[in-house]
Amino acid sequence: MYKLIKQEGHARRGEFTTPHGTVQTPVFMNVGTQGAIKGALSARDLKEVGCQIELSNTYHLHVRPGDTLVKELGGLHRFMRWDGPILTDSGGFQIFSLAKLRNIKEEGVTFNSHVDGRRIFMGPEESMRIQANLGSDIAMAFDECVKIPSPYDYVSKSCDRTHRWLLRCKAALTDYNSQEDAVNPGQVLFGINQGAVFHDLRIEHMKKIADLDLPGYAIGGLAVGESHQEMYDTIEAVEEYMPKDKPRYLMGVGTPCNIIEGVARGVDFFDCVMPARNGRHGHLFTWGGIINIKNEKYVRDERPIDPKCNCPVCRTYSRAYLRHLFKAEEMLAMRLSVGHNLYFYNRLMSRIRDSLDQGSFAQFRQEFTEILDKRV
RNA sequence: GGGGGAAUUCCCGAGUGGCCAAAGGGGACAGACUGUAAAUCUGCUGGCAAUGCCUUCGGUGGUUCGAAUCCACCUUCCCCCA
Repeated sequence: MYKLIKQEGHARRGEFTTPHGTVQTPVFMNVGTQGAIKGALSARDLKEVGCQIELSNTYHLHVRPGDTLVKELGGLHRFMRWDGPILTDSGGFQIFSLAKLRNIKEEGVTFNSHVDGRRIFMGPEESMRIQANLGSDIAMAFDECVKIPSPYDYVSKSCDRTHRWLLRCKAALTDYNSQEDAVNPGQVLFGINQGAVFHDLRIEHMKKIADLDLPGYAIGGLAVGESHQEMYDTIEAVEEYMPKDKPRYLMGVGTPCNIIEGVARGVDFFDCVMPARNGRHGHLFTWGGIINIKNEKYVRDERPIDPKCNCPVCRTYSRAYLRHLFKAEEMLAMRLSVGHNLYFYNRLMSRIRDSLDQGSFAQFRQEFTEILDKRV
């Protein structure tokens, strides 16, 4: 399913084939947690911003509207009218982000729903059943995303448990998808490496999950409080032990520079809330750095968000108009901003791929690393 | 014409003798955000040579050690009765 096309240093140019199409990698997955990009973007808009693959969330769709309803309505692709590839996160991140509302045991995790407070149990089998019901193309293993810093002993025990969960995930997903009414029988499972910033735990865990010969592997639990250098060092440490013939996914990362640095260290898949969330908050990515469109200095700026950007928003609207929309709290402000930011991220990835095709990734990295994350 | 009420820092609005440069909103300005409990959260909003000083609560003049707060007059606005 993964085909490595070309390499430059550790950076990889490849493609990954799913039941809903082939993804050119390195790729950024656009995050639509509840089956929609926050900021009022639809699946149709995703096509326009150049999205190749969309990410949705197991926990959120289970809580509302319910995965069985989605299955009844033909699966998530049909439900949200997105016919491209979908990856679903497992709910593992919610163990981290909803820490105050949950209780972890060997069997799984009990959450108090953030929607109505009711108790929800989710373990590997539940996560796989939900993801099978959603019918995503890539299901993520149910893991514990541990916070950083955490004590070595806790991380070690958590990795062991996450591994036991992975074995259960593999068995359960195979089981669900071999049933006659499976929504997407071609759905595959990606394993997730954990271990915080302890390299020995990362490596030990990676070796164990690599043995399972899964269709893909993720590095989870990064960008949760550690420094960029610690994150890069951790990726470098574990990358050596990741199967070369499988895609690598750095979960939840990151800034444009994080992504370039991730690609340089052999990562193929990324996803991040940042372009959408920051876009909603008026922070816009450009090829010259990040601007806060709400700043007073843009009040009569007739230029587009980014003169070097060719997105529909930049081709049409001025900074002054965008700023006005934000100040007036018009929903269009978010829609246009998120649209631009996602276009920027997808374009960043296509430029990275082009540079890899041409053997000029090192040059690209040198030119843009640092600049893109800088506030201007 | 008679009676009653009100004027507060950019706006609304609290404050009726010292703990008041003055609550709380709003607006303005700025910052944060990394597998989304986030159209959210945080900071800041009289001036300055700044652990202190100066100017400010419609205007003027008083009372008092001390006034946004009490008194007198003036100005403007609102309500009721004719």
